[in-house]
Amino acid sequence: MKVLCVAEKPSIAKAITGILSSGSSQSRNTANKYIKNYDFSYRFPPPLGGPGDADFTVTSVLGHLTSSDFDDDHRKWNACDPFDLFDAQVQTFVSADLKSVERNLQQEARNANLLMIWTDCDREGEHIGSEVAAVCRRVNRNLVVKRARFSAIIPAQIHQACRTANDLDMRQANAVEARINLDLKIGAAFTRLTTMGLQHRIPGIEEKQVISYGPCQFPTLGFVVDQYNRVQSFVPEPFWYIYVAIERENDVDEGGDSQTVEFKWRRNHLFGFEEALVLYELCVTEPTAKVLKVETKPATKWKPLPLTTVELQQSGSRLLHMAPKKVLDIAEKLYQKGCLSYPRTETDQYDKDFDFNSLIQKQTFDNDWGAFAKGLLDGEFQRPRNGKKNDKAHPPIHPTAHNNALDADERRVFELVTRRFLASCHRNAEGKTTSVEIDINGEEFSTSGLIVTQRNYLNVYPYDKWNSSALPDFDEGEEFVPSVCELRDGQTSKPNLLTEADLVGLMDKNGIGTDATIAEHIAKIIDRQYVLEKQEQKVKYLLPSLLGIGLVEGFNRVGLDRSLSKPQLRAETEYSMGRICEGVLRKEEVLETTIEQYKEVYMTVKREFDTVMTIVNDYMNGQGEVQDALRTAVTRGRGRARGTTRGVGRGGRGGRGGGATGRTARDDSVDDDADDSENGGGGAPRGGARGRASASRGTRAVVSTRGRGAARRVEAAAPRRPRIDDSTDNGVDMPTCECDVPAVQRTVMRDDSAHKGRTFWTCAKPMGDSGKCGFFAWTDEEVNARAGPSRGRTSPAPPPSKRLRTMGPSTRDNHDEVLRCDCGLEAVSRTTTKEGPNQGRTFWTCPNNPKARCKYFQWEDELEGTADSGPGRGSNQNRGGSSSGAGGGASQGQCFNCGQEGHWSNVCPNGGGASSGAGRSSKHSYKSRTGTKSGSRKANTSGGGGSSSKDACYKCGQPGHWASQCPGA
DNA sequence: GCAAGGTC
Repeated sequence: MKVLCVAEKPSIAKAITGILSSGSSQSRNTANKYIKNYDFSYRFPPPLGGPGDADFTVTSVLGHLTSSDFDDDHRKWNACDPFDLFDAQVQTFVSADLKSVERNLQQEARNANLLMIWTDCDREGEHIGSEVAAVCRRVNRNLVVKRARFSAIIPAQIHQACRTANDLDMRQANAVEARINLDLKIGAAFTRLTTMGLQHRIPGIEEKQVISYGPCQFPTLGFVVDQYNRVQSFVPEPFWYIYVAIERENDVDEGGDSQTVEFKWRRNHLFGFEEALVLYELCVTEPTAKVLKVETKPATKWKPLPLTTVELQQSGSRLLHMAPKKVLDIAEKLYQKGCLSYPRTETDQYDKDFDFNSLIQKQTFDNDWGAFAKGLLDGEFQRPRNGKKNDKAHPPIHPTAHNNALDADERRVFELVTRRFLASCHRNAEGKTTSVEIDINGEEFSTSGLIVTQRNYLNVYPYDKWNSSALPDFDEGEEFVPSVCELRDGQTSKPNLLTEADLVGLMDKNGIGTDATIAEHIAKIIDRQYVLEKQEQKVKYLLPSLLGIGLVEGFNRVGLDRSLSKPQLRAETEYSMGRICEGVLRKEEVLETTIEQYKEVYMTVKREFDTVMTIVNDYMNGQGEVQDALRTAVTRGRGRARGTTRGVGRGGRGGRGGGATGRTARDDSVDDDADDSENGGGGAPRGGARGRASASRGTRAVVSTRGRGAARRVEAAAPRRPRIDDSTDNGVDMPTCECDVPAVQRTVMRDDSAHKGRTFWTCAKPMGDSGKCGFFAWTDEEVNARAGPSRGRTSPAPPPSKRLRTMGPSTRDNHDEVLRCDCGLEAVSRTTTKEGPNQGRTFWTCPNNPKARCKYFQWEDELEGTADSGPGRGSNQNRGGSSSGAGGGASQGQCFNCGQEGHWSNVCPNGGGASSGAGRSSKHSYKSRTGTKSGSRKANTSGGGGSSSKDACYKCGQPGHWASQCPGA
């Protein structure tokens, strides 16, 4: 019996040979310099094999064997209208450089009885297997084809895969065929349209510069632009909070050193200065703190989850400072050397009968983690946690061998994977937290300390930090006077631009690209000059170029904001591929439906191309605030906090509605001298600091309470240095607030205020006006414009923009262990006070004031633990529609027609309606496609005014025929 | 001169 085994790549052919032949095989060269054929005998039992040894030949291909391209009538750029590409024939052929591979396969297959496919066990591998089978069957019609399924190049698995080989999954292969066809048609049609439409017409676009469109690269660009807009539109919000601290002797330290214990205000912070001041006054009026509660509870830091490809790329990028692509390339090499399991996996749970012991055993020889591995074998082992994903093809990434002959980078990646594997096989770290709650005249504060009792997995996993910070003793009922009680101010801080690791996570979450190609798409949009890399210290941020932002904005402007630069369309394609794999849809159905959707999008772009071009040109060559901000960001960093936002959203030259809108909310009667407001700079002084670090600048009012009876000392009463306006009103010096508007006088009305009846100056804008500044000064105290450090005037604050739902991390950040809300801000914890089942329960929410607050919400007790596996992943329950049902990696969960969750556009119950552009595809429901083409379409009478009927030809606009048969073409 | 997905 002669068996021909074909692997996806030469290295796997060699590795499989090594295992099956036990090291004794003969190799033959082939016409392809990379490929060798290996011959050996193998004891191959029934049912697949026979009684004696079989003659095995193992060879390989080099990835996909065939290529696809248009026929001669459509291949050249000028051969046809790009629209015709949608209906063009796509030819599949073996390219010239792979002819030698094809010949070798056919030569070996001629005399074989059985062809065994050993390609990687994923969808693409299944397709490559089908290519190999087709080529071999052409020369040997009787050839039996079997598929060996394996996840790691280790003897047990390889022998098992060989003996239990089954059939190729042609559904998976068909799904890939559909993907290849769609990517080619859509990519080529839009790339030709935009390139030929913009070249030679826009200064700044080079002669041969390709303006490509790809269903993966454009949504990737969209993420970068979205985040840039979010950063630009961020408006810092000033807030105030009461800071309480006490110097106390640390009992743990026998030397009697004292430590400063800082208490956090239960209210966290307030956005209204007056309210904060009133509460602060209460505290300093009666500064004795009473200890309400001292509670010690067990605390757990969760060990890491089993490792997926995306996690590997992200943690490699964050912990090893390597580009995601490099991390994956190295993991691939390690896989080929037999050191790691297959590095492309979505699975973060191990099979029940996974053999941990022998794998851990292999690591016991290592100098750094060998002892830890030994400990696991000696009884410390605990099964890894289960994540929520399982691609059913591969286990999580884990070490399969130990190898001392690795270069430096290989060793670092191997170490990360191995330490993570060993850590996941140990126990969670355990500790005790002690929380102390105090009350100062009705205001509550708290602090907490931690003692780590068992480091457990942390002993092998230095990437996680969890250190003790013990508290001195406090007793319930005890009273003391805080050493410091201050009213401090801060402001919400700007989110960051995306890092490569962030972008990898977003793409993964939205089903853009595969584990293996995500990093390449990022490189592609940089190569196309849509995105620039901006290095800041150790971190590399991604910044859209004027071209990139212009393209996205151009497409958005013509009504395609829900399609071309957004992930929905791709997610639907991915979803459809999954349906093919499940056998629910046929390849032809998916092709037809998807092509129809993209044809509509194409026609919209073409019809509105002048608009797209104008916008791209405006961005690239205009002289507005938006352009300045981007150019500044390129040269200097991440732009300024000033309100250029709205201009970005509207895209235009300054003065065309862009930059001017930031101040439209201002009082018309106010003299506008804001354009010179460079003195002091908007939100400048926060730098990169986040959260509380940035919140603790500038003490406004300080009351020293050291010791009982200490005199109250108010150093500065006003939250901001008011500016005395030269123009006086009725002879009274009238301060000007932060908005450069004469302040108004108000009176404290609250009954519980120590200041009831006292008057103060404040911003003239009504309460609740989002542009209202935080200016405050008592009228009976001197307003001293020179006292204290000048903060200058800030530029008029534009109204806080609508806080877009962030696609970024909204869970506990692996790095600094903070929760971030949908605005990208550090979330704050609050406790439910409302009576009911949740009373007393703590939750995390957006720190912004109620008007600007996003919808982020997370119960504290539903967090998975303090060591979740990274942003955007894990346990957060607050995101709808991203977990179940979508399948196939498409996790966006929103219909691109109506934007609602829970269904896809092909079954959208909301029809096309008035939604523009791409939002009309829902009528091409799969279910309705049982009849003829025309029978499956319905007339649309409710669509956009003036546009052609849905029954009309795309090309000439006439009803009665389809574009593919258009007589006017 | 287009895409995305394999691999070299």
